This record gives sequence, C-alpha cells and structure tokens, in this order.
Amino acid sequence: MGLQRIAKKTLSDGVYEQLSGEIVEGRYGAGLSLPAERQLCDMLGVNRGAIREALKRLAQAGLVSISQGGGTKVLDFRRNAGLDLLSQLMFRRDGSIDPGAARSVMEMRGALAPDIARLCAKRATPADLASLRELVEQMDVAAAAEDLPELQTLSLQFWDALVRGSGNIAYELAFNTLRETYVQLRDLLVQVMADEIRDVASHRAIAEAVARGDELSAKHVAAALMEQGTRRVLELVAVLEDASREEEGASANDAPDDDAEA
Amino acid sequence: MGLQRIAKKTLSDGVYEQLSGEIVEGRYGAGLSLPAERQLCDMLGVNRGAIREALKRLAQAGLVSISQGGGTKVLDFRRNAGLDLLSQLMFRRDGSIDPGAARSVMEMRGALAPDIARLCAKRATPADLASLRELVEQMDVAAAAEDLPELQTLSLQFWDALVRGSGNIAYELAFNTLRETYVQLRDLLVQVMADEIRDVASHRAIAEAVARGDELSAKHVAAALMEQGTRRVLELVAVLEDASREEEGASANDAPDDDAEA
DNA sequence: TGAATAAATTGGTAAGACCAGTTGACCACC
DNA sequence: GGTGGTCAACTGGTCTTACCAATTTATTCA
Repeated sequence: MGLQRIAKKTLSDGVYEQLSGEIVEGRYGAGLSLPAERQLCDMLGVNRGAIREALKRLAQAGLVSISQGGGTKVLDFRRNAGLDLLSQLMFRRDGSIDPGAARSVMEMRGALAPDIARLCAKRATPADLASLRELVEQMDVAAAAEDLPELQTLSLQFWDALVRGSGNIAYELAFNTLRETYVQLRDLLVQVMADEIRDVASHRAIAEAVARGDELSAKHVAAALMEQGTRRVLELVAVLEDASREEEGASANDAPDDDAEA
Repeated sequence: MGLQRIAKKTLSDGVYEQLSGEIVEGRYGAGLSLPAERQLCDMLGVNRGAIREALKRLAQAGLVSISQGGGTKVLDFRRNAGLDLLSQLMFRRDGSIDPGAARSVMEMRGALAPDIARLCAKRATPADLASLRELVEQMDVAAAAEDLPELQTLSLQFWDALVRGSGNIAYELAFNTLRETYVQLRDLLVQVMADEIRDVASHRAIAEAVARGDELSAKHVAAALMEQGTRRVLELVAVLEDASREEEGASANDAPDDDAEA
C-alpha cells in the first residue's frame, strides 16, 4: 500500500480514547463515578484542560453524565450512546474485530439499503441519476480490468450517490457512520465482499430502476445485492465468534487480526 | 404537563449550541475557517477553555476539523456528521420543526422496525419475551382507560424491549438517537400517532410472533404497525411543508409552533 | 432523632504564559 | 523558472494558578 498519513493525536484525544475504552469494555460499570478531574490529572499526568475537553466529549457521546459538585457518573452506553459509538465498538483494544458489532452493521445496512434505493427512485434529481450512471460506467471499466479495490471505491460512491438522492437526512447521517466503520475494514472486506462489489449488473439495474422511478424494483434489487456481501460477512463473523469462544477457554491473549490476504 | 427539569447549561454548552446552529443553518459554509480561538473569546465574551471544550465537541460531531497552526475549518455536515446530529436538525432556531427531518425519522423507523422485530423473534431470550408480554398486559389496561400518554410510554418501552431483544448493537444505538428526537416531540405526537399506540392487538401479535420465533410474522406485523403512525405524521409534515413554503414568500418571522392540541 | 449548618469535595470559569505546527512572504541558489 | 531555505506572524496545544458555584458529607444543636 501507499504512504500513510501521519496521525498525531492531542492529549485530550488520548484521554478520551483511554476513558471511553475503559467504559465500553466495562471496567467502569454504569452508575459508578469517574475519578475527580484533578485526580485524573495526577493519574494521567496531563493538565486539567485536557481532562475537561475529553470529559465533555464523553458526555456528548452519551458515555458519562457530568454535574457540578456531584462528580462525573458513567452511563449505560447501550442505552444512552448514539450510533456514532459504533466505530469504537467495532474494534477491541487489541485491534481484533468484535463479531457482534460487525454482524450488527451488516444487518443494519441490509435493512436500510433497500429503502434508500426505493426513496432514491422516488426522489432522485436528473443530476443524481447522472452520477449513478457515470459510476456504473466506471465500474464496468474496473470490472473488465478486475480491479477489485477500484470496484470497492466505486461501489461505495454509488451508495453515496443513492443516499444523497434519497433525500433523507437521517439516512445520510447514518450512512456516514456506517461508511466510517466500513473504510476501517476496507482492505479486509475487499476480498470478502468481492461478489457484491463485482456485481455491476445489479448496480446498473438499481440505476435504471431509479431512472424509471420504479421504487419496488430498486428496492428489491438493492436487497438482493446486499444479500450477497452480507452472507459472506456473516460466514466470516461466525468463524470469528467460534474463534473468540475458544479463546475464552484458552490463553486469550494473542490478537487474531490480519485475515486480509485470502 | 408536570414540572419541567431546570436546564442549566454551562458556557461551553452555550458556545457549542451557537456555533453548531450557525453551521447547520449554513451561515458558516463548508470550507470556511472559523474565527481563531482567541478571537472567539473576545466575540463571545468567555475564556478560551470554554471555547476549546465547545470546539472539541464540534469536531467530534463532525461539524469542524481542527488542526494545529492551520485553524478550524467548517465541514459539510451532510457528509461528515453522524446520526446524533439528527436531534439538532429536527428543530430550527425559532423552535419550529423541520419537516424534512421529521419525515426522515419516520422513514427510518419504518425501515428499521420490521427488521428489529424480525431479529427479536430470532434471538429473544425468555426474559425478553416476559418483558414484552408484561408490557402488552399493561397496554391493555391503559387502553381500557383510554390513557393515551400512558399508552405512548408503554409503546415506547415495548420497542425498547424489542430492540434489546434483537441483539443488534447498531439498532440499539440508532434507536437511542431516534428515541431522543421522539421524546422531544412527545406531547405533539401523542395525538398524531394515537391510532398506532392504541393498537394493542398489533403489539400483542408481535410479542406472540416473537414467542413462536416467527420472524416473518413479526416483521410484517411491525411493518403494518409502523405504517399507521407514519401515514399520519407524513400528512402532518406535508401541511408543515406547505406552511413553510408560504412563509418564505411572506413575512417569515413568526414561529408556527404548538399544534399540540388537536 | 432530625433538621439546620459547616466543611470538604467536585465541577465551572478565568487569565496569562509558553510550546508547537502551519502558512505565506521573501530570498538565495541552481 | 523552479527549488529549497529562512523567517515572522498566526493558530491551535499545553500548562499553571486561582477563585467561583453546586453538591455531598460530616457536624452541630435543638
């Protein structure tokens, strides 16, 4: 792969990651109090401003509740956090993938994608349609060259265009979150979902259904298209779940990462 | 209604609300630079810590991008923000409801609810099932007493239990966000969605489908149930959209709020 | 015993200083 | 003409210290 952008994180980013990790992994259970700000300064060796910036973010994420004089309490993130937390739940601290989160994402896109296609067929502007057709053409080229990574990018852009054309801001925002988790797994999924992203015919069928304003057809083709990748990923997830179950009984300390090459 | 909890917001909350409002309403377009932190201190009359806490939250919400030395740039929230932003988009600054956002929420729950019911039928534990049945019983009582607010609460709890039973963390998190927007509109929607929340039979049918592990039935009943409220809300949204279109041509300064009583 | 009160604790706000990365203008060099 | 170096101005990042305000806990006293 090419050069990677250098990631430099600030102190408050580090504090946020550490605390949110502790909470999500249950080491700070819901209802407990976090240490006082001044105490966290000592524990983490940073100034109070950095601590406060991180705590404000934790509160916004729905992980803690801050009250002046009363301390900072940990909330039940399953009940209070927003969808944005998903990308944090996808990876465990050791870098391995949480099978349950991965399965959840696939199920969610399976539920949303057909309706996104349907609404796009209902509301797409000529400009939206033009983007879709343009992307299908580019997919044809990439498919002929067997350029899987390029197909993956184009397929993602295709869905980007569909979501935009759906005229549904909730879908747009949810899709942003899903995309974030997707690109994190990009290299791994390019192989697993090869069947789906190589299926240019289905992409084209959706685009043409959108062109005809054929909501039903767009919906059904989209559902079938999703089904392909979903099935493969769920198979992989099942394997991962078996692996982590075995691991519980065993040493449980090695990271079963990097299944990218297959 | 009863007494309202006193909302005391901190300075950084105020800064966050003001800046996110400006960005969402387009007064700071994507790509532009926000004023420097020290400049915002002067403009808003608060210390730099409060400004920084707010900016960190804006960055986390996907509204801005901060880089040391390079200033703070506004992002395109449609492309970068997460689902959490939805509750902010639901209300305009004057307190009126954004029809597009309201329609989006209804469409999203219409897409998710059937799959939530399906997965719950697939995976619910005996404890989940017991909660569902208990809630249906309570709904029966409330329905007999024509206690609409109570029915609304119970229906919401019913869906809470369904989501928990679905074993899908993405649905749980997305549902948290949707619930947040729902409770904000609670009093208004209790009348609009009366048909749906009064339909105890459908709730019971879902619970029993879950009991049988009948995924298909759970899914279809849930879809039909959603349809009831969705139709009524979309009718209301259409009225609101007409109203705001008229307003554009006219004075455009009065807030068409409070349609609660009907 | 229980209500009023004081003390300790915790988050909220403030001001000032200095560090570190970015940008753009300018200039020497090839 | 283009390349790279230098420098100054600007911007966010970090740190320290102090004090204010709300809550909690311990204490006191009727």
